Amino acid sequence: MAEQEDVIELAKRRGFFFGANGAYGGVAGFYTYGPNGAAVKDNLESAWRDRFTVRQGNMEIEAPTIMPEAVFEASGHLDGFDDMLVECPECGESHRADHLIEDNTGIEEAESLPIAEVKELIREHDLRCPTCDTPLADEPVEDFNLMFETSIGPGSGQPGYMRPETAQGIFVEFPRLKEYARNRLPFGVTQIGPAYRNEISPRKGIIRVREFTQAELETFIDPETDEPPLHEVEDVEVRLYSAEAQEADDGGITTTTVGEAVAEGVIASDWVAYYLGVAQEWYQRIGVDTDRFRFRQHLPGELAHYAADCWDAESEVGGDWIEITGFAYRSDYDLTKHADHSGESFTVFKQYDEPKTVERATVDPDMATLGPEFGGDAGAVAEALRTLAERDPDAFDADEVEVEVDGDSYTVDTDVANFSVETVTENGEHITPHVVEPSFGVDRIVYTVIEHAYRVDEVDGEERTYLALDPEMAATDAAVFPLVSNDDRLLDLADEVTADLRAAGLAVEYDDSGSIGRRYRRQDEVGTPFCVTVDRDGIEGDGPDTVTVRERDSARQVRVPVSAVADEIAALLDPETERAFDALAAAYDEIETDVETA
RNA sequence: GCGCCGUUGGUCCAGUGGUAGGACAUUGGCUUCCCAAGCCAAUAGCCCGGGUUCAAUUCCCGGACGGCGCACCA
Repeated sequence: MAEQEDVIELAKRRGFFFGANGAYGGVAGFYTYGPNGAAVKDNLESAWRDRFTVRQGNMEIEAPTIMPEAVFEASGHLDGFDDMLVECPECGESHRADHLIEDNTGIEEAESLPIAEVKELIREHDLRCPTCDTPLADEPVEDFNLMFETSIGPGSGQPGYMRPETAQGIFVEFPRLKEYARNRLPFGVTQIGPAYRNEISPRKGIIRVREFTQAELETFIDPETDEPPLHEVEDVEVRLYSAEAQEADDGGITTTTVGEAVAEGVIASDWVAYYLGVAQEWYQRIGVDTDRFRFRQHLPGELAHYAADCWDAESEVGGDWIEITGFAYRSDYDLTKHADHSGESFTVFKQYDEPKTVERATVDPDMATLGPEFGGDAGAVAEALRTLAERDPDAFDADEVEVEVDGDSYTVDTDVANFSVETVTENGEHITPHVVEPSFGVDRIVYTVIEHAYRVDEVDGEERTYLALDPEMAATDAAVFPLVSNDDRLLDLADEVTADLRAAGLAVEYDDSGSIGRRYRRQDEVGTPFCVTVDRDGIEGDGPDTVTVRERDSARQVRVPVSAVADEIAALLDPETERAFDALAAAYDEIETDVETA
């Protein structure tokens, strides 16, 4: 089991990631990815994009990271991300002031109260520290919002916030995005980018930070008719830690298939189940250790009020389980919120299979009459007539109808209202799509992939540390070495091979410093899957020049012609071909070495 | 944000009231035909601010950063 400290030390030393701004003492919660880490993260994002955007036929967008206040009023982040904390002067414990009030006064939703009122309530009810019973009446109530606030434009400008999740950037653009999807459900929109949370206490290296990268997919569906292609993943094995198992506290993780979990009702939403299956395969592809991975269902108390079912993908790192992805069925919550706050339409027009013929009561009030009669109230009266016609068409049977506007009663001649019942053809209706959201924490996945790849073994009796990264994730595809550095023929050919491999699009490291063993270890430690070594045996025979290709984990070597080496390595790296090193060994000559790995 | 502990070359550590030493790593050279070998040389450090002192990397105070516990994690 890898010690987290060892992984973090390696990450710092070999340029995966490290605390940012070190020259100025650093700032908690901000990390810089070094050359190797940035490459791994980039590879991970590419693999994500391949699976969740391209192969799903989804659309990727890139929205701004700063958004105006109104967006977060609508999303609920302005209130929901806002904590009021009060600290006990005696024992130093911090408590949520709103929770204290709710627990002790019967007042609900204390969260939305202004600070001054909260302070007053604490005094009034003589609320005390739940830990040590010290009165809190004179203690300051601190307002803490998890969002970074900024100001847009010169002077005081208008308030803006760094987005605390990428999702809102997709939701707010829905009215336009649905056009790009040609108004047809279901469709999915993805986004990869940074999000910001001003965490009270960032911890655990890159696991909990203030600026992080999310990869999110928002799937917009018609809840009535759209079904996921569950058959694609029904046989995928998943390890589930259900709410029931958590409450029973037996630590029981059940290994089952997606299909069974749906059939047994363990996973309530087919859509969520589908993405669990897709994600499971993707996590395996990028090298997450499936024995240190599970899907954990949210407990009833954890669920957001709009979510029917929610699961987290969790990985085990440093002995703890951390959330690396959330899968949520968000219903129409987000789009409805933005529709209400913006006044824009966040619906899709859904055509019926058959047009429906319906009778509809309408009025077309004669404003030329209503205007002079009711003055400024005329518009409201007309609106009230329209509402009445929908609700109670029979009211227009009489000669006069009566409507109420703001408590005042108005009487209108039925003739003036122009009441009629029309037969209209309805071709469909406007519906607000539901949203299914898998939301990936990229940095935590990068960390998981590195820690799960961390290995210590022995080569030739010497301890070796290496990263068994999946080739698709590794920062460098291959390294090229001349076996010894005092022979120009080897140096020249190594240069040539390096150029060939780079021309084939591979990320190649060239190294001629120190002994060959040292160079192998350098590459092992950053997870380079293959090393190509140019030696004299390869250029002194009669046949074409050859080089050796060494596999990282086993240290096995195969002699391959120079002319074929770029293609062969590209094939080894391609997740599609699944060409294994064994196949390479079978096609060429494997070299007998004395090197023992253990 | 609270409490405890810590912070010395790139990394990991030792040490000191008179400005520091090792190991590994890195760079250059020699050597070397396959797994951190050897030889020579080089580069490189006391977290920041204030105080005490003739003198502070060392002692004191504050801060920043890190680890652990608590709280927080919509």
